[in-house]
Amino acid sequence: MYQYEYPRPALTVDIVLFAMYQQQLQVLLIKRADAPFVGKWALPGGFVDMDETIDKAARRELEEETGLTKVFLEQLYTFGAVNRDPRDRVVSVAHFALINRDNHQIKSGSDASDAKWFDFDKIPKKLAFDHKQILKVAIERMRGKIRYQPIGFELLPKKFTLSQLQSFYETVLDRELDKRNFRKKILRMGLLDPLEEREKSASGRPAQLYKFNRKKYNQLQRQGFHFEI
Amino acid sequence: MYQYEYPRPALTVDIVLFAMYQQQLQVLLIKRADAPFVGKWALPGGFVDMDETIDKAARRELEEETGLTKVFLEQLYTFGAVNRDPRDRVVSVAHFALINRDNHQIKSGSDASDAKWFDFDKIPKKLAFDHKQILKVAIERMRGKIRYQPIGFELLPKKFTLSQLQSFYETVLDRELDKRNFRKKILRMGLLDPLEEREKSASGRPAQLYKFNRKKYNQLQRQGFHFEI
DNA sequence: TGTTTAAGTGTATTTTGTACACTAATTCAT
DNA sequence: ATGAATTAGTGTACAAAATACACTTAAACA
Repeated sequence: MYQYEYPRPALTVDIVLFAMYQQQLQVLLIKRADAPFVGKWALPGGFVDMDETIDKAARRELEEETGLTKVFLEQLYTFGAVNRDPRDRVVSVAHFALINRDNHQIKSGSDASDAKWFDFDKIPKKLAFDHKQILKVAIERMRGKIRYQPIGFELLPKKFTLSQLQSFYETVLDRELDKRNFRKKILRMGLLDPLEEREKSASGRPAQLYKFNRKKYNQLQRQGFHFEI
Repeated sequence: MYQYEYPRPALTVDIVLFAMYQQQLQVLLIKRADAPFVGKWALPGGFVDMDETIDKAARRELEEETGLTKVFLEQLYTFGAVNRDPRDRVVSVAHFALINRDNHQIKSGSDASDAKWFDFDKIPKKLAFDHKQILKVAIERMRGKIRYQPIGFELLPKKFTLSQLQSFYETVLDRELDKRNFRKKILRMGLLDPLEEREKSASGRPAQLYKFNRKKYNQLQRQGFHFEI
């Protein structure tokens, strides 16, 4: 038992883990094994330990529940509504994470009875806690961020085609982009290196593969360059 | 005394309160009356109560320490380094607040032995806790936000001149802008209503006063308009 | 070999960004 | 009353970027 002079909220982290799969933006949810909200879908997350930073807690929980390490992860927002957890006052630092499903395989962990990818537009109407609201903030952040930060490359395979990249922007922004103008704009920045390889496609002309040149991006950024789509 | 099965960090809020005064970006700091860091300058802030949201806590603390209400306030980042408070594990949700000093008068409150405005570039080298780091994140957010959100109007008087507005952008972005191009761009948006009045100036030609048309901004924003400087 | 599929390419027009220097309205000192 | 000092206010030419738009190319497969 731990005693304090004043009452304290419990502190947790939650993670909105996005992936791009088959032209769909997806989110990983976990079926709750315990009360409250048993059987409901929820974001991966858990309690912050006393000897770890918040970032560490988020990474640890993500690893425990999915096996994933080394993902792109940043703070989203801290949710502190008084009754967001029916048992107790719980404040949660929500996070925003990105992976590509081709490089990372999910292993269902011990805490979770089940982990499953949902297409963003097919997420169950009711989620545990205020997780629906957290998802809303996450997608807003995503839409805002995508325009001026090169986060798409976290979600795509290392080697990708311009069509895949365009499709990512179209999916997240939820509108169509002109193919020629998109290519002109993205290639003009000089951040994509064409590879020797071409895609082995099921049908149609094989596409040129590119990779994102992060070194060059970091360098340009130091010189005041602003990525923008 | 309050007992919990697992240990919990204490939860606080801190507020970076910005103002624009005499062409200078300023921040309000409070001289600490109690340990730890007695006598050091610190951000206003304090503990989150069990029956209030985080936003409420930030507003309450700001009011207690400065008398200010109805300020522009939003979450900045949650700081959770393990040893950021030497006494105990304390996690702090930092906030970002904007006022204009002409409309709001500071009253030094009970918690604080002293509250003082500092020019942003003349802040003491050492502040209490990790508040220097919080300020660094705050100014970065400010520089990022200013470009695509009309936050300058929170810091300027309700009636302002285009020179004042330009000066604000120049101060925060720390570079000079072309007067004619700046005016063209900002007026083209149609968000500034010219007033009948002119400024009574100490010297030089009196300037046209404008006010920000928030109603129109909200309306345009719903139609997908993006403010950008 | 021709049908299907997706990749890849250029140009003209409009819009926006940028660089740049003088005139206008007021105060203040003499 | 006059001119010196101070700040506000204005337009245009050129460059760069955004936008709209349709056909050709390379492969797979029947």
